[in-house]
Amino acid sequence: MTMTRNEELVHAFLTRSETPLSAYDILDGLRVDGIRAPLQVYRALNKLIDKGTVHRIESKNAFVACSVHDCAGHATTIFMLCTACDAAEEFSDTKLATALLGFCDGRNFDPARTVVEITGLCEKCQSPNH
Amino acid sequence: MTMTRNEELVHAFLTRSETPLSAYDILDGLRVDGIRAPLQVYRALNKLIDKGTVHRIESKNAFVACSVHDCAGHATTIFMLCTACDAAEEFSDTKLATALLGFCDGRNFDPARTVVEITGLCEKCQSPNH
DNA sequence: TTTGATTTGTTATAATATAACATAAAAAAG
DNA sequence: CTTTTTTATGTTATATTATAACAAATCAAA
Repeated sequence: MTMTRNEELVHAFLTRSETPLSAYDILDGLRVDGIRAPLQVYRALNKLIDKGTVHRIESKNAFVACSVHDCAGHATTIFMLCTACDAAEEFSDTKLATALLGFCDGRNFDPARTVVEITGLCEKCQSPNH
Repeated sequence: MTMTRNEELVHAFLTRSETPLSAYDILDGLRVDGIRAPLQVYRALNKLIDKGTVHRIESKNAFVACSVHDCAGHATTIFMLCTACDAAEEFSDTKLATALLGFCDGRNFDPARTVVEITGLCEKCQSPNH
């Protein structure tokens, strides 16, 4: 999928980041590359989200580059968000996706988008040392 | 659970509403009752969320009164959000909660809070008439 | 009945996101 | 080609969502 210059910049910046970033984090980081206004960032983000190469973390108003191959094909993306190290790990679980679909089916709900965000402590941050 | 005056006002206003409301919707609706500043609303909302009688819809930055009895006891609340009528229906599904727990367990993630928000079309709004 | 904690009110400001409009670049049609 | 249309960009202004900081009032309990 072809990207415009601003999309490239935003996507690359997110890919470099260890943690989800706010739109304004991205703006600040890309000023050196000539990005000057929030809209430049938000426009790129929205395009990238449409393409499925960036995800929005709803419970943080933040954004991450997609780390799952061919993520757009899967209906449901799951995030585990660590409150200690701020890491966001992305998963694409077929079983869970199926369970969610069945849940909707049983209630005659026609799902378009499903957000699953689990906040807690990642494996690393559970151990007291380090 | 005892509520302060502002908490009562905010909770009652949310309970009356058919749809999720933003903090500023609530503020506007309660000016007649003497609520004047965003903080009065946000403070009440945060307390009510802690008590489990109000939920935040993360994908909408909006709030709803809890409609599930003894919701605080259940780990996971699921929302179905209709894009047509804006309704938010709340569910508490043990199977899905267990599946999510298992998912965390398998990945050594210690979950504190889980957000499940399914956006789409509710039963009513799928039929072309009405 | 005063100490300490919680709640409230208020002003100001921070953080997140979009509207509206002008311009430019790219792609498609003729 | 070159005109037309679409898509992308830049810019200013503004809307929306949320919290900081501080003063005053109320409530609980010691």
